[in-house]
Amino acid sequence: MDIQRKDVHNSETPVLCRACESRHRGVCGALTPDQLLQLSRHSTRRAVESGTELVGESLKTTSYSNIISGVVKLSKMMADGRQQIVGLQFAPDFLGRPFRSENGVSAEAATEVKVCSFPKAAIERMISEMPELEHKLFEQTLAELDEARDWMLTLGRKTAGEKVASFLLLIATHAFPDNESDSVTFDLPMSRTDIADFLGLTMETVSRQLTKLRKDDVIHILNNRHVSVPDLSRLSERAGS
Amino acid sequence: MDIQRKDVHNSETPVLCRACESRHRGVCGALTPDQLLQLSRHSTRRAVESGTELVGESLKTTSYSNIISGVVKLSKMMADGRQQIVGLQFAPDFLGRPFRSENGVSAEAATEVKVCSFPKAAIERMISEMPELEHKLFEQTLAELDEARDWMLTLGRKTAGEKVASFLLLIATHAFPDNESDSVTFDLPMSRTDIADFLGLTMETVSRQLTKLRKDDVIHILNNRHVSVPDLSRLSERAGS
DNA sequence: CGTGTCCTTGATAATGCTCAAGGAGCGTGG
DNA sequence: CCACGCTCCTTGAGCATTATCAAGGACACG
Repeated sequence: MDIQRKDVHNSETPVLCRACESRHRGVCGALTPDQLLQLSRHSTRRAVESGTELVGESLKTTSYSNIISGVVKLSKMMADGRQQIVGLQFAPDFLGRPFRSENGVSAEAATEVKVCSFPKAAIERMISEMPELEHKLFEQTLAELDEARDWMLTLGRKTAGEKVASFLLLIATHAFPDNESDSVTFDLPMSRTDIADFLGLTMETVSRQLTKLRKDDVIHILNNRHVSVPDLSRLSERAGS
Repeated sequence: MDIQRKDVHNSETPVLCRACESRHRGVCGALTPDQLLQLSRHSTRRAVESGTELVGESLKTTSYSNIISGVVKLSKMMADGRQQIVGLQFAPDFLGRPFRSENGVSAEAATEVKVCSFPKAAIERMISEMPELEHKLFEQTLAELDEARDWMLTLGRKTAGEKVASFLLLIATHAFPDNESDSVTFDLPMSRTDIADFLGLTMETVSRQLTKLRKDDVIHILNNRHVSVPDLSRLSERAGS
C-alpha cells in the first residue's frame, strides 16, 4: 500500500465518492476527504426501480440518502385516496427529514433511482459535530421551501394550461440545469397520472393540455414520454411568467 | 450601579427581551444573556399597522425581524395581478430569507404587528459564529417546509368547502396552540379576499362556504371577523382529515 | 395474437368563477 | 343625530373550466 497516501493529512477520497455529484454540488461537499472516508464506511449504495417506496408517510425512518441519479417524488395522500405530489427531488439532493423520524410525506422513485444511504444515527452525529454539514442541509431546505412556495402559486392560481406548461418548464430546467440554448429535448420522468397529482388536475386534463400544446407547436411529443421544446420562451409564456 | 450584576459571567437579560416569546420558543432561545445583550444593542422594536409591507418581493432586504405579536402574510403575485398567499407567520417566528437578499415573496402585516428588527449584517455574523442559532433557524425552516407541503395538498386536492374548513382549523390551532378543549373563539386575522388568496379561491366562494358552515352549525359568525367553533372535531371532519 | 397498461378523445356534469346587485358596519360632515 | 360615502361582505344568476364517465387507440410483453 502506498504509505505516502496513508500519511498525508488529507487522506484519499473514497473510491465510491470520486465520481459522485453530491461531493461537488450536494451535501458531501461540506466534508473533508477524512470525513468522507469515515462516512463512506457506513454508506450503502443501491439502485431501486421506478415505483419503489423509499420513505413511508408515517413510517419511522432509519436512514437518510443522497440521490445519485434519477427522480424521486414526494407525496401526500388523504384518507380517501386523493393524492398530491408536493415535491420532486433530483440528484444530488439529500433525501429525508432531519431531526424528526416521521415526516408526513412518502418518497417514491419516479424513475430508476440510485441512492447512497447512511444510517440515521451516523448522519445525526456528523451534523451535530460539523456546522458546515448542517449549513449545507439548511441551504437545501431553504431552496426546497422556495420551490414549494413557487408551486403553491401554480396550484392555487394558474389555469390547467399554465400548470402543464409550468411543469414542462420545471422538468426542462432541472433535467438540464445549465442549458443555454432555447431548445431542449427530454424524457418526462413520470406518467400522466403522476403529473396530474403534481398539478392538482386529473389525468385527462393533463392529456388534453399536452395535446393542445402539441397542436399549437409549442412542444413535440414522441412516444408519450419523450418531449422536445423548440423554443423555451414560447413555453414560458404559456406558463404565465 | 449594581456591581454584582455587571461582574457575573451571565450578565443580565436585556429589559426588552425579558417578556419576549422569541427568547423562549423563538430563535433567541439559542442565545446566552451575553449574546442577547449584544444583539439587543442593534435591535429596534416597532409596531406597524395592518397592511404595511415588511419585505418586498424583489426588494433587497437590509434587515431581519422576529415577530413579537400579530400575523404576517407571505405572498406571491403574477404579472397580471393574480395573487397567492404562500404562508402565514405568527409570533415568535423569524421573518426573512437567510443567505439571500432577494427572496421572491413579499411579507405584509395582516393584523397590527410588533416586530423586533436586526440589521442583516449583525444577524449573519452571529449565525456564522453560533451553530446553535443557525440550528434554530434551520428547525423553523423545516417546520415552514412541512406546513407549505401540507398546504399544497389543500390547494391541489381539496374542495372549496374543505379548504375553508382547513383554513379555520389552521387559525384556530395557531391562535391557541395549546388549547385542550374542543371549542374555540377567535378573530380571523384577514379579510375574505386574503382568505381567498390563501386558498386559491375567489372571495365569493369563501363567503358562500362560510355561510354554509354557519347554516350547518359548524361555526358561529359575529361581525364578519369574529368566529366561534363549538366543536373542533366537527370542523376537522369538514377539512377532509 | 391476446392481454395489460398507459394514454387520448368525446360527451356530459359539476364545481367554482364572473358579473351584478344589495346589505351591514363605520367614520365623516352637515 | 342622521345622511353619505366607503369598504367589506353576502347572495343570486349564468357561465366557464375542469372533473367524471366511457370508449377506444398505441404499444409492450408474454
